[in-house]
Amino acid sequence: MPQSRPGPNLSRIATSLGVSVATVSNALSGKGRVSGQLIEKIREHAAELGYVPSQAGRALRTGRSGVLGLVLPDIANPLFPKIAQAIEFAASAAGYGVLIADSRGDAAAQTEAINRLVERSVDGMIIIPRRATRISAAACPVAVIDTASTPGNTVAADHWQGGREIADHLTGLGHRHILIIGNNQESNVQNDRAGGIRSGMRPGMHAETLWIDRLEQDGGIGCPLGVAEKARQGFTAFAALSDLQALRALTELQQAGINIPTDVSVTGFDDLIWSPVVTPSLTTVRMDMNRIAEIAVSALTDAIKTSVTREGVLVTATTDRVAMQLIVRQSSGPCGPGTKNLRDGEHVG
Amino acid sequence: MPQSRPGPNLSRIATSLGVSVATVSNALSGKGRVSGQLIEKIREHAAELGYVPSQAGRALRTGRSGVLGLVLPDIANPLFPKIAQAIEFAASAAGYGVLIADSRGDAAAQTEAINRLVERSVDGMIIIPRRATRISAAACPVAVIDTASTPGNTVAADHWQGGREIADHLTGLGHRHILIIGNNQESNVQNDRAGGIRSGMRPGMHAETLWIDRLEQDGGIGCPLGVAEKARQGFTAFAALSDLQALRALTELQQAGINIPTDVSVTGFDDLIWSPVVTPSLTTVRMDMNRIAEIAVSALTDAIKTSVTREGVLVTATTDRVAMQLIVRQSSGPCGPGTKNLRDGEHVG
DNA sequence: CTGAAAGCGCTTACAG
DNA sequence: CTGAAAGCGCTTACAG
Repeated sequence: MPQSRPGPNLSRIATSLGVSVATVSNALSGKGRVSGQLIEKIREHAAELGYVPSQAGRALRTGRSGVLGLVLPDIANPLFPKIAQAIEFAASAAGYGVLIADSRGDAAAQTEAINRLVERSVDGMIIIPRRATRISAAACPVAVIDTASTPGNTVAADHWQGGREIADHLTGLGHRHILIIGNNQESNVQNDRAGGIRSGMRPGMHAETLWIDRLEQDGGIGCPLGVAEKARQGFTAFAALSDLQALRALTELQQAGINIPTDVSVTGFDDLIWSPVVTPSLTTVRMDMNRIAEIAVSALTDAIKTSVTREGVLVTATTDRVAMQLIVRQSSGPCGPGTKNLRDGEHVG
Repeated sequence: MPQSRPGPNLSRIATSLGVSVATVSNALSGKGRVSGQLIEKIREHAAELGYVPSQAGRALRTGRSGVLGLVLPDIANPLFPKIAQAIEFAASAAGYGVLIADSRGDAAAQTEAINRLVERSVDGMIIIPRRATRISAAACPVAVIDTASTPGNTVAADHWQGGREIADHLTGLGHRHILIIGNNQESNVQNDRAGGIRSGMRPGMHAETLWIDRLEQDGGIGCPLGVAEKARQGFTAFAALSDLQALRALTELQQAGINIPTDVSVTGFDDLIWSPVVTPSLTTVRMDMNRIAEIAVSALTDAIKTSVTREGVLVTATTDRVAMQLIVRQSSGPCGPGTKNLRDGEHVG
């Protein structure tokens, strides 16, 4: 015998009220034509009984689970909390639940994570891909959050423009020698950000990029970045492509006795949780995650409503770019003498 | 007419093979008594067709959704990525999906988040409560992850013992004046950690606790902690109750020109993502999130299997305490002269 | 070893 | 305006 649920169901409400289940269903959903009085009575009774509709029954009947999948390359990503929170909020507001799947890095695991979600018959998926992974259309609509440069992308912060904000800010402060610090040379996001910074530079300025992933191949994970040495070479601004790298640079400079922002400036990206509370607090660029999540979710729900067939649709008609916002804090200031003359006369550029 | 799914179902496999759906079901699940040959044939054909079982159908029939809910007080918590990752992994291994719900702080929102999960008929819930929120038994088994001091707790890291590890480490290095830094005086976790630190102190030692939440009531969010001043008063060790506070103290000390670990030591808790890569890298205490998640999930799945009625069961028989592990990095070292004599002769204690 | 049948809870054409 | 009925896909006692 099938397992019945603990709570009341439509049938119980119906018999207890002497009406049919169809009428109860119609009254609760407000779809069918039921008299106002009866609607009132049924809803009241349902509330009294603490009726909770069965998603399973509804899902089986309608072919929709009311659940969205969220696939992340690596939940341990420090930006993840904000992403998950924003998406859960947007999905929840749209009446959807959010099922998470961590693809733990490699592409095979990502495919497996997607399959797990398909098995749980999610109505749609939001994927934040690792690097330039191509998403093969799954058995449901898919929204991709990465960068405008990623093929098949749905919505993203305008990382390029974010980079320009940083460049404008630093050039405005008089900096001419900028060290860009990234940690993943394959990342579309980081490349867009770096490109934005470079595009905002004026003639006579000089920028160099330090890729930590390459550095660590030789020096090992967590090896020094050598930013103090770079400061002595004449770099006065350190523009990290994420707050995590900014923090790394900032503490390394401080440990070397270099003052921020008096001697050099440091900036980051993402406004991660610690950024406002470190000393000096970090100048950074924030993306409006709530807006991004909202766009991704509504793109998905639109596609779900439209696609009767529930085929794999990559929701990619318009790649929305959401503006990033510069947040100036204490870690960036006017370009002073730098630390070049602390040691020697050589100059970059 | 009910909406049919895109993919093949049991019935299609059955007719295409000229057998009954019951036999197909039995063959795939391995439950019924089906001949070896037929099992082989059916499974092969199912794989060929790319058959994916419908969770909705199964859920409706069995009364189980195969989904666990994860309720967090605040997804923005920096520890959340590790928690979510560990739970997703453990749940996934046990054949369950994970539905997230952010309760965004207040108690009402937490109740609402729990209700959302109940509506989606999760089979069980893992709740990480905010402060000492009491969890009222929901419509399904519940596992609570907080501290052993929390009533109804299921599993937790042994925060008290973690505090002792820190105390032993610091006293072993010769520190006698310890400033404990927390950010939430109501938190069971932080109080256990602080209690552990104090319990590990030897006679003649002195500890004081700085609660940032109280400090910020007057000074505003992100106000200075005044740790440099504390260092001048004679404190040589700063034991933060979370790596976030440790980072805050560390950068503030560095900015004031105090060297770590030469002048003073700094320690944290949780081994958050930045801890290994800041300079100096942070001595901290790590909890085995994978083990905690595993215990929580298996407690839940056991309860689910047992409780035929799916009533609200608080899974609390045994409060497991998972040991925390000290990770010594560069931010802690032998107690030197401190910075007391940098300025004046007054002494704490 | 295999199959016919019931039923989980819901929604939606359709008949009255 | 209201109800009877079908059927989404599955599993599980039961009969053969």
